[in-house]
Amino acid sequence: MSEPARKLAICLMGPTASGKTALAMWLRERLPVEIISVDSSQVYRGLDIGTAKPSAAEQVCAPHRLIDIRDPALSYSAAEFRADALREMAEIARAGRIPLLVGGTMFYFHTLEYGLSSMPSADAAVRARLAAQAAREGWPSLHARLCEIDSIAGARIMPQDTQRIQRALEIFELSGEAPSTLARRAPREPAPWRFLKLSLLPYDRVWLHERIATRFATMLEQGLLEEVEGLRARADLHPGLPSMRTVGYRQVWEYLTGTVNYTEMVSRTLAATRQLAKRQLTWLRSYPDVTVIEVARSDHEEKALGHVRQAVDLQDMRL
RNA sequence: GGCCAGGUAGCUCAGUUGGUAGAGCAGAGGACUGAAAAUCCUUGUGUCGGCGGUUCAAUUCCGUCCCUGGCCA
Repeated sequence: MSEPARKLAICLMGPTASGKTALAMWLRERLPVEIISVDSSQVYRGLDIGTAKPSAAEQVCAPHRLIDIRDPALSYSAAEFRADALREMAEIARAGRIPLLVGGTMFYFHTLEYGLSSMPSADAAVRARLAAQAAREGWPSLHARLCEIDSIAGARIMPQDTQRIQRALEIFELSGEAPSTLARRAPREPAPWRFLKLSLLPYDRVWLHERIATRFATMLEQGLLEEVEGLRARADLHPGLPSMRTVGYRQVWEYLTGTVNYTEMVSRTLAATRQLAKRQLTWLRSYPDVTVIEVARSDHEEKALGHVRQAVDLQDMRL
């Protein structure tokens, strides 16, 4: 039995402020591609300026799928992203075009390509119960419990990593089984696509840091404070939500509350953005089979175009 | 000009009853299975403001000079 030829999808990955959106739109003018956003913050409606979301005008000439699909009072997840992205990719392919996945949420790229083990999804009630328990007994007690029910996960998850302890115990409560057992029994299922992975890599960290700073200054000029003010006016939004923990929004929220002054808010946001870029670069350095494209070089668009054309030609020959 | 308080890691500061010093933040590296722009791990040599003096030994004590902030003229 011969394996059917898998369809081609292009991934355009890179740290924040590396110029992914601009390059994606440039490529779209030259190739039969449709853009899918891979961004855990741009999914939220009303988070526009601070997430560097493509403008309304840009979205008219280059529509981005999976943007503005969720209210900021709710949360989104990697699993939902995978299902949504696979659905959009199939639709694009059916129309005879190629999906161009663009973004900086590396966990989403990874989940899309390699899959997730089948496990219970997040449950707000269980999480609330675990959080209350942690407030009473302290996280070390919950970590100890995790070690009892799952020694493998307990050894791998640090006692301070409260988020992962909570998730692991949540899986146990909902399934009655140890997370590591479930993961072994239900291995990840890779997506049935052929991915051309392009990684936009700034040639110099200092250059990226400067771009981050100027971009944030622009965001402030464009009215980021007013945008967050508007979100804060909503009674159902609070700083604990995933949407409000987004870089920039979290720090501006603190500034508007009066916790920190303006200068402090700016420097904290810039630091948080630099740290985000660093984590994205850590993912990219170890990500399998990526083609690196150095940015801040005049020919980086042409280089990307060349790689995509080559992959598309290969695809056409197979068909 | 006088008095007072400071000058210690990129920043904010702690400390050494004299034996050349350590936190937070920043930075760097790493991890990552339904919150991921999240969460977590590892990582600290710097003329201890300059120059003299006392001492076996000074960043620490003394003198002096420079700089910063405050108060008084």
